[in-house]
Amino acid sequence: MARTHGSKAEITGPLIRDAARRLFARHGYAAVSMRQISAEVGLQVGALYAYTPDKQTLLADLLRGHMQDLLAEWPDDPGQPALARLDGFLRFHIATSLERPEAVFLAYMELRSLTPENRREIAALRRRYEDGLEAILTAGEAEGSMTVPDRRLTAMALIAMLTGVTNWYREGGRLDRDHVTAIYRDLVFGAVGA
Amino acid sequence: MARTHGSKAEITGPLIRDAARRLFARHGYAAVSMRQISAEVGLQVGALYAYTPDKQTLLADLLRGHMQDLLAEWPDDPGQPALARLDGFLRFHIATSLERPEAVFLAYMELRSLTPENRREIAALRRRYEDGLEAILTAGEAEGSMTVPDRRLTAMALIAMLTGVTNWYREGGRLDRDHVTAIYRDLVFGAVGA
DNA sequence: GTCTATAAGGAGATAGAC
DNA sequence: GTCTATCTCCTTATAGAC
Repeated sequence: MARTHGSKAEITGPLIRDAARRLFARHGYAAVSMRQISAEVGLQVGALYAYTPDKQTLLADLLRGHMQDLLAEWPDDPGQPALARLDGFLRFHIATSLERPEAVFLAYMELRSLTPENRREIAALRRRYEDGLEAILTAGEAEGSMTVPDRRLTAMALIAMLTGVTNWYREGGRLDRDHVTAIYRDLVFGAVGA
Repeated sequence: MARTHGSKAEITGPLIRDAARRLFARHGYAAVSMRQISAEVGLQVGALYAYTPDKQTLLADLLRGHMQDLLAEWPDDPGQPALARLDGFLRFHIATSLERPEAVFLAYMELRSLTPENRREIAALRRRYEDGLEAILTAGEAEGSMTVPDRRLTAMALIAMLTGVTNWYREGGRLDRDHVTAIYRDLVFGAVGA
């Protein structure tokens, strides 16, 4: 018989992660107390420790999950022309940055709040993401469809530029997502000499 | 008679601000205690309060000072061609980002740790800086030397791209400052269709 | 200007009842 | 799985001696 309701743990766990993600992104990891997180979910603080062994693990799980999602969802196809792959990358990066702004912001800003061991792990995942873009730039230079002065620096620069959308984009503002994406496409394509 | 030595306050004050800037940038405002700052300078914690009324004011003073320095030092000349002004901007922005990486990083990341009143004040200074770049893009379009899809978005995108240099640049690394600046110039000029 | 001492409160995490 | 209560430690900020 199919279950129609999950256990409380299946509901409460995600609620705790959602609250932690939102609060960490808004105020910073160090500024948020376990009591604030529990209050947001409607629990007493002790109950949180049935879901995470400690606050540090909660942060590391959020960042790991986000980076793994990014790597799993990125629809890159090395068989395509490099410009099409670059277009796919920037559409994907902007879409995730607008759909999950807190997770994107956290993954780029709270590496410093991780223990050295956790930081190494998450930084390696982020490095894979950066390497993916660098591979596209390498392919573009090989085909002659792009002119890239320095592939590593350019990859970092493009990611910084696109991720910056989380700093100013507001839902319902002057530009909708499609416009924003089209403008960033012009900027990115111009930067790589396409 | 000219004084050859400043009072202790004239030395200790800047030392406290230096330590606070470094620690806030590395660990985040909320994660740094007044005790850590005082220990870094070789004082007991109580002595800090002779120099700042509280921790919040210390952060606001750092950000205000940095933004005022930026606005005062930026050597823009509206009489020059827009591309020369854009080149001046990016050289200035990269130079300050590499010379004072902690201040630049703080000013972009710790706005959220300010009280609403302080945040409004610092955000207004930052806005003036962004407006300065936007004015250059406007001039470039008017002269026909640039093609900019959306001036406001482009200004934000370029600043995010250039500021990102603080995330990966390491003194003594693969690229020196002049190389880094030259590469970013290619990217920026390409992005605005120059 | 700097110290020591302290006030008053919040932090992360745990124990044990239910 | 959640609660209440508690332990231990650290926090910002102040008071008053020197």
